Amino acid sequence: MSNPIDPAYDQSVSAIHNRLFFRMFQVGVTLERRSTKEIGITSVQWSVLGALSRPKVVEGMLFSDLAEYLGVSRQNLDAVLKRLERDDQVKRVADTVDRRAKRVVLTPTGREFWNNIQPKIYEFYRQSMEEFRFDDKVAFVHYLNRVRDGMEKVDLSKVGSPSDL
Amino acid sequence: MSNPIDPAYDQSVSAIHNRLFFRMFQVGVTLERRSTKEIGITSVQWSVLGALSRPKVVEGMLFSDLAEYLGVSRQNLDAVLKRLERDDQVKRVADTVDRRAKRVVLTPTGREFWNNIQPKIYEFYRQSMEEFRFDDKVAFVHYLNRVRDGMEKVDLSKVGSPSDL
DNA sequence: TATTGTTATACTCTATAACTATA
DNA sequence: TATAGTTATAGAGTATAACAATA
Repeated sequence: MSNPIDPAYDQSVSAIHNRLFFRMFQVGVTLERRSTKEIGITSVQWSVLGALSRPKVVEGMLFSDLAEYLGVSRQNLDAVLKRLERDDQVKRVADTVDRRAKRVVLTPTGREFWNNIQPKIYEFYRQSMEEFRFDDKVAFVHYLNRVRDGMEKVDLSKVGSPSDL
Repeated sequence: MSNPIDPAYDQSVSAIHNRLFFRMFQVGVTLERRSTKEIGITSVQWSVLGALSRPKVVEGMLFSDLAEYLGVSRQNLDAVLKRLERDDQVKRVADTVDRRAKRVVLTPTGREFWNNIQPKIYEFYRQSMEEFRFDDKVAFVHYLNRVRDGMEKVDLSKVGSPSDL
């Protein structure tokens, strides 16, 4: 994709990359700050409750599947779940098949809480996306998927200090 | 934009919104996790150094301007800067005009560190964006700007609990 | 009186290593 | 031996309120 005979092209690519990643950072920070403020829970908690509230997981999710789904480590998910358990939003139950495994499920309190904040979430989304047409939303989702996959695959083990280049 | 006589349309909008915000969350988490691992600094530190390394701010940035530029609170920027000062990457100097104000500048160590990690950052960006054409990158930046502006403007003060609706 | 930056405090999230119980 | 989950610990980021110095 790059054009080795046009240094100006490389410069404009670098410039757009800088802007792009700075904006991704800002969107992450803003999402965290605004959702915590307006909805009342952190974005990690919100994504856990959202994952567990889906119709297809009424019986809960395996701890390890949930960690992978959210993209967080087992240890950190454990910490997040401890706080949600303290607030009686989720609970862990032993899996009947694999006795090592645990299933994470919403408590009735957690489900009620989730239902109660739906109007706020709906409005948060609606107001945030007011300037998007439907097609733009679809394209945006694809871009987000693509860059996430891209970042997961990054391997810099062959990139050393500048003197190596 | 919404169509009040077609509930199926509203459902598909809700579905895409759910997907969209979950993906934004995942991209934020992934950016934080992967950049910390591969580059060696957190995304907040990286954005501070990036902001201060721009040619137009060789004389540093006002503390308050930096906080606004990054979208973080003054108190939290203070904490981030304390860690960067501890590592001798930035320093705060009194402003000559307004004696209340401080300018934040890169130290020589900080500038050298920033220059040294450029190859890694360049490669991180390049590998992450491998599947994007130039035009898609431009469109993606615009989407990110738009949703950030949208989230900043959200006001849920008129949205109560479900019983109010 | 308002603004700039700082301090204090508490909470949340994250990374890493070591551990247990079970497979 | 490998996997699922947990514990322990340290560090980093964030929200809120209160404060001093200067405008």
